[in-house]
Amino acid sequence: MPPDPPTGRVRPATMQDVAARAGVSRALVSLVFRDLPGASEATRLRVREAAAAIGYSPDQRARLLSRRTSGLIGVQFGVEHPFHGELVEALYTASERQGYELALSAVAPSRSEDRAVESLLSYRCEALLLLGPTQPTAALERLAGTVPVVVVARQLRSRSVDSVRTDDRHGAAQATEHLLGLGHVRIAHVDGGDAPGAAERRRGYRQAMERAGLAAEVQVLRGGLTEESGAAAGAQLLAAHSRPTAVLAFNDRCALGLLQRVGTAGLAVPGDLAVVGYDDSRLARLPWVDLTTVRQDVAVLADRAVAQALARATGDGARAAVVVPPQLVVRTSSGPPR
Amino acid sequence: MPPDPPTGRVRPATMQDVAARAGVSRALVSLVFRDLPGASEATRLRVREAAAAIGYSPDQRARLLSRRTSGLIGVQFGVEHPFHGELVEALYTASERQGYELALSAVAPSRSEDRAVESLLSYRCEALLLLGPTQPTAALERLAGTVPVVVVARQLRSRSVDSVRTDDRHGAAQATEHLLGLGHVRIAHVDGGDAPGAAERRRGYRQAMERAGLAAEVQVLRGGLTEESGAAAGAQLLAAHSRPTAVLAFNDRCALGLLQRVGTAGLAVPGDLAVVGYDDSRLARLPWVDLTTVRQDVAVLADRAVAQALARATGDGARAAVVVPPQLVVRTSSGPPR
DNA sequence: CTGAAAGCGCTAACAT
DNA sequence: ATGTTAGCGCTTTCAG
Repeated sequence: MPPDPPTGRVRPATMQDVAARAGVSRALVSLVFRDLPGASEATRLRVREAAAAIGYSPDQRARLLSRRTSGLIGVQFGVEHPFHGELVEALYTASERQGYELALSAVAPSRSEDRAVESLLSYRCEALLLLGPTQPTAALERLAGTVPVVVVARQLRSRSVDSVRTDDRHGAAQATEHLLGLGHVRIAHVDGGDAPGAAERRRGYRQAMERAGLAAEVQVLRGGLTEESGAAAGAQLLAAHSRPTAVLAFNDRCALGLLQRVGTAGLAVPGDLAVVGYDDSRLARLPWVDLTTVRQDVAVLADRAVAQALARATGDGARAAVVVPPQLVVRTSSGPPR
Repeated sequence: MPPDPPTGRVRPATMQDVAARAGVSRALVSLVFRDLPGASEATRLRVREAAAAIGYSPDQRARLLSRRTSGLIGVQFGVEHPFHGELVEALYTASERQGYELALSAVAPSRSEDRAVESLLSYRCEALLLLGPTQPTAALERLAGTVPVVVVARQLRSRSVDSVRTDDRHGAAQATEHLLGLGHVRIAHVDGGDAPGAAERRRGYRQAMERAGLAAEVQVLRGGLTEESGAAAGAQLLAAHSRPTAVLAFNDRCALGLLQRVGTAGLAVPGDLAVVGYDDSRLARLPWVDLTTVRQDVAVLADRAVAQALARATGDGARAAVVVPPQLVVRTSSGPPR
C-alpha cells in the first residue's frame, strides 16, 4: 500500500485489496459483486465481509472502460423545466429496472445542447435520451448517425430519429370535447406559438370543433408558454365583443396567467369562463386554482423511451415514433356555461 | 479495424487511430488534446485535422481511469427544486473555469440521497457538492471522512463538514428593516417550520424587530415552503383582531399563497398589507405579483462551493463555513402602511 | 520536441 | 467453484 496522499485521505480500496483480504482471486470478487453464478455461498459471504471491512465499492470508471458495453444511457435535460425533473426521476426507475445506469447532462441558458451532448458522448453512452430538445431536426438526424437517439416530449418529423411523446393532438381534442360535453359552443384556444407540441394541440382543438360541427366557432389566440402570454390573451378575450364561454390554454402556466387576468376583471371561473390547462403541473393542483388539465403519463413515457433506446442500441428494433395517450384531469375550473 | 458490430455502427475512433492518421505517437495526440506544451504548431494542426476527419473525441472513461486525479466534482441535487436548477447551471460555469468536470446525481421522491451519493462515489469524484441535503449531520460527517464534502444552501452546525450558504439571518433582517423603514410596526413573520434556513430567517426577523425596539410586536406564524402553507397563514392573519400591516414570508411560494388568500378577502397589497417573500424566484417577477423579495447570489454560491471543494480535495485549505450576503429586491408588493 | 512502456481497476475469455 | 491472462483507451514516466 502506497503512503497516503498529502490530503491525509486513504487510497480507495480496490478489488485486489478485497481479494487479498478474502483470500480469493479478483475474478471471484468481480463475480460476487455482479451477482453472477460461479461462487459458493460461503465465498460470497467472505468476499462481502472483506469488502465491507475495508469500505470497498467498485470503481465505476474502470467498470465502464472494461465492459464491452458501457451500460450507460445519456440523458440531456433542461434545468429550468419542472417537467424534465419528473421525467428524470421516472427514467432512473425505468433504466434501473433494465439494468442500465443514467448519465445526466444539463442544458441551461449558459450551457448549450451541443455541449450537453458532447459530454454524454465522451462517456460512450450507448444511447441518448434528449428531453424536449430544440436542436433542428437535421442536427438530430446527424447525431443519430453516431449513436441511437430518442427524442422525448417533442413532436418530430423525421424518418431516422426515434421519438417518444404524448399524443398532444388527442389530449387537446379530449379537453375540447370535455368542454363541448358541458354545453360550451364558443370555445377558444390560446396556443403555444411554435413551442414543441403547439401545432399538435392546435390541430386537436380544431378537429374536435369541426367534428362537433362548430368549425365556424374556431378561434385561436396567440399565446405562449408563460403566465405573461396567458395574461395577454386574457386581455384580448375581455376586449372581444362576442366573448367565448370557454378556453383551452396551451399549458397550465398560460392558463394561470389567463385566470389571473380575467379574475382581475371580475369574471367568475367557471361561471363566466371555463378554463382548461395542459400538463397537470403542481400549479394546477393548488386549491384556489384547481385547474382542469391534461396529464402526461411520465412513467410510461420514461419506460418507452428507455426500452426504445435499448432496442436500438442492441441492434434489434427498428425506428419508432411512440405516442403515449394523455389523460384528462377534471377539476373545478371547467363547468357548464351560465 | 475490426468489423462493425451487429448494429451497423462503427467502433468509435481511438487515440491510436488519430495518431496513425497524423503519423505521430499517441502521447503526442494526448498532449495536443490537453493543450499541454510539447508539440509544435504544425503537429497540433495535423493532429486536430486527423481527429476531426475520423470524428474522434477522447474517451472520458479511459481518461478518468488513467489520470491520477479524476477531475470530477460530484453534485447531488433535487429534481423538484427550481433553485437547484439555477445552482447547477452556475456550478457548470464555476467548475469549468477551474478545469473540472461535473458529475450530476439527482435526488427525487423515489431516489434517496444515499443512492445519489453512492453513485457519485463510484465515479471517484474528488469532492461532493450536496445541494440542500436533508441527511442528518452525523451522516454527512461520516461521509466527509471519506471524501471532501461541501454542503450548499443549508445551514449546518458541524465542525468537520464544509458549507456554503446565503446569510439567511441577514437577508431576513434586511427585509424586516426595509418594512420598518417604510413605517410599519406590526410586522409578522410566516416561517418555514424546520425547513433548511427557517431558523436563521426567524432569528434575522426577530433581531431586526428587537433592534428597532419592537420586541413586543414580534409575531411568528407557523408556515412552510408551499403555497398552501402561505394560504393557511393568510387565513390566520385575517382572523386576528389586531392585524399586522406587513408580513415577511419564508419564501416566495409561501408569500404567493398568502397574497392569494388575503386578495380573495379583499385586502389591498401593499395598501392593507405589505408582503415580502424570499428567493426571488420566477414567481416573484410575474407582473401581477411583483413581489419584494430576497435574492440569493447563485453565481457566488457556486464559485465559493467549487473553490472550497477543490481546496479541500487538493489538501490545502481548512474547513470553512462560507456565508454569502443576500440582496434585497424591492418591488411593488411592499409599500408604506395606509 | 517525440516515442516506448507501464499501469489505472476492472471485465471477459479461458484455464484448472 | 476458483484462478490466470489479456486487454479497455487513456495518462504518465522516462528515453531518445
